[in-house]
Order: sequence, then structure tokens, then C-alpha cells
Amino acid sequence: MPASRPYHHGDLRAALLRSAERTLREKGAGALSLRELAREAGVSHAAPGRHFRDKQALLDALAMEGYERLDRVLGEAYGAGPDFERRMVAIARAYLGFAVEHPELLELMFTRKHRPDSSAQLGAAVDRTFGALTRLFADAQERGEIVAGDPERIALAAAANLHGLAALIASCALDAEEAVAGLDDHVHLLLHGLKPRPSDAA
Amino acid sequence: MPASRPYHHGDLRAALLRSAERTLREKGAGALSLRELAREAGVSHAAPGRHFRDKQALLDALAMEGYERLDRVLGEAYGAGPDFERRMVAIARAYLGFAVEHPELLELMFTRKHRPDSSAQLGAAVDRTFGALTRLFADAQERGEIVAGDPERIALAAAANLHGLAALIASCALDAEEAVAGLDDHVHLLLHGLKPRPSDAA
DNA sequence: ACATCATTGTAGGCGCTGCCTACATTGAGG
DNA sequence: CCTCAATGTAGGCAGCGCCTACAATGATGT
Repeated sequence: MPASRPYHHGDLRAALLRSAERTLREKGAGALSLRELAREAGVSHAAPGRHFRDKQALLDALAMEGYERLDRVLGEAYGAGPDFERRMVAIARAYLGFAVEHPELLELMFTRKHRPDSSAQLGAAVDRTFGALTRLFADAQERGEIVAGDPERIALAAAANLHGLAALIASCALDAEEAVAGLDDHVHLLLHGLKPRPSDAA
Repeated sequence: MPASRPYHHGDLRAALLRSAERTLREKGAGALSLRELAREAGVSHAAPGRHFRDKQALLDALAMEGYERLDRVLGEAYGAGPDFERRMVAIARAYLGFAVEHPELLELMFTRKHRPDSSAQLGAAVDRTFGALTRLFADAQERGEIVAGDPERIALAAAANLHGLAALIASCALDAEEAVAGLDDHVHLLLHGLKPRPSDAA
């Protein structure tokens, strides 16, 4: 007998999350099993139940970590670039980079939830991420870098654009490298619109 | 004994798909069980196996139906409106309408697949939907209604925008009514860009 | 008309899962 | 040092997907 683990694991919750994250990345959310996680952590099959009410609670915790990470990488991009377009490219690159590195996690973060209580927390996380973006646009508006109008609506237009691209990448409907390579042009279209601009000779 | 069902169901495959669609809408993809579907159809628990190799095959079939429906509603919108912006609004309304009416199905259609064979069929379906949109933009380009450039890239910009909005609605991250109400403005931003246009006094 | 045979449904079993309950061990606080 | 909440264990339950062997059916060729 190993006598290694002193009955109490020490930090089972964190160990389960790390293990779950690895499984999520390598085999997808569907292949995630609480019993398997327990086995990997070397505890009994019921032990995870002490830290997560049920499987969905563990997935929700993973999703919350995802939002924190996404906020972090986006936050770093917010300060980038001399002008607005460069900053927007940096933000787009950050979001798409997240989608490329953690496609399964992104999918998990934006999977429809049906439970009211978990939806509340995750909804708040979405609002945080989106709120930061909205403030960025409101600031840019004050500097005259973007059009007037409800900043929340403008932020939504930008967010939908980026999220759409990221979601298409995560779902393998779009080749990641191709999307990243064309990111500059993509952001240009977002900022300048699809209609011809007479002044766009530059 | 009922003597009702003559051993052979008649059209079990279709019955399973209809039943599955209902379950998907009412209880979500996670609650979908082949055995439960068999029970609803009044057949043995192994009968579905004759029509769908496994559970994923049934989900793939549902997703394929989803693409067909989406193509249909988008196709109807392609002919709408006198000018390009109206047509674009009609398309956006169609896509968002689909997302509002069948959020779980949309999620299923864009769920990451790991199996090569099913990915092929579904990938082709995505290409069809996207291809139609690309042709529409190529035509609009010839009429000078939108900017020059690779039509595929321009179509991607528009598709990402719409898909992002639809995905946010489907995942409950965005209120559906709010999004639909602001659709005109949203499309306007897509066409005219986020940067100020001197000529946009109109 | 009838034998043939692929198609479609049945019956039962296997290992796995999530979740439940009762019990054991531990470490911290009164 | 005793108590007790927190944490891990052991076992059980029903449900699941998938598998195999078997039965009923209806189309096909002669």
C-alpha cells in the first residue's frame, strides 16, 4: 500500500478541475466523467460529489475559469496600439487566439444552460466581459474614433463579429489559420463597413 | 395486446427524428436518449440501432435537417428588398429568427465534431450555406453595392457578424427580443462600419 | 406460388455513468 | 481532550449506449 495519500487529498477540488480541463481539451466535453476524474485523482468515485454538487456544477466552474482567462487576455489587448484600429486588431487577435487554444472551453462557456442558478453566475461573467468592451467603445467614442450612438449597441456589433468568428473556429466550421491570417482585413471591414466609402482611397 | 403495430413500424427513422427534435427543443440535447426515443416510438430499445449507427449519427442527421431548414429560410430572404441594405436586414432577420425558434438545433449544428466521416457531411452543409451567401455578395459587388475585395472574405465578415449574434441568442448570453428589435441598426453598423463617415449625414 | 434472403424489430446482457445513502477518517475549535 | 463539520469511502440503484443472437417481415427471382 502506498500510504502516500493521507486520506484527505489536500486540494481535490483544484485537482479535479485541472484534470477535467485536460480531458476537455484532449477528448471533448462529452467524454468527461466524474468517476474517471476521481480515478485520475486517486480518490473514490463519490469524492468529487463533496466539491461539486453534480457534473454540471463542475462544468460551470470550468466555464467560469474560462471567462476569467478570456477577460485577462482581452484586458491585455485593451491597452495595445496607438490608434483604435490597431487596438481592435489586438483584441480580435486575443479573442481568436483564445478560441484556437481552447476551442472546447469556449464551446463550454457558451453552451446553453437550463439551470437558473448556474445561469446567474455565468450570465454575470458574460456581462463583465461585455461590459469591459462597452467601456472601451464609450471611451473611443469620446475621442471621436468611432461613430456616435448607444455604446452598448456598438459594442454588441463588434462583440458579435468577433464571437461569430471565434465560434466558427471553435466549431471547426472555419479554418483557424486562414481566419487569423485575414484578421487585419476582417477588422478593417468591421470598422469601415461593407458599403463603398468614397473617402477610402487611402 | 394492442395488435396495433404490425411488427414493422413503417417509418421508424422519421418517427425517431421527429421525436428527437421535440426532445431537443423541450429538454435539450443532453437529455436525449436513444432508449427513451425507442419507448416513445413504441419499439424495443435496440430498434433505433437499425437506422442510426450510434447516438451521434442521429444527432448528425438532426443537424443536417437544421442546415436544410436554415438554407431554406435564408434562400427566401435572398430575394427580398429593393436595395442591398434591406436584403441584408431580411437575411439577418431570417438567421436570427432561426436562432430564436430553434436555439438548441443551432447549437447542435455548430457543435464541434471529432469524427471524420460525419464532419465531412456537415462540413459540406456549412460550405453550401456559406457559398450561397458568398454568391450573393459577389453579385452585389458587381452592382457596386458593396466594397471591392475577395467576396469570400466579405461574406465571412457578414456571416461571422450574423452567426455571432445568433450564437449569443442561442446560448442565452443575449436577450433575443432586444437583439431582434435592434436589428436594423445592427445591419446599418455592419454596412457602414464603426468608424465615423463624413458622408453619413443622411 | 413459393423459397430465399436482406431488412427491420426483439430480447437480453455488459460495462459504464451520475447520483444517493450510510459510514469512516480527519483536522480544527471550544 | 472532546466535539463536530468537512472530506473521503463503500456499496447500491436505475439509466444509458452498444453488442450479439434470434424472430418476424416483405420484396425478389424463378
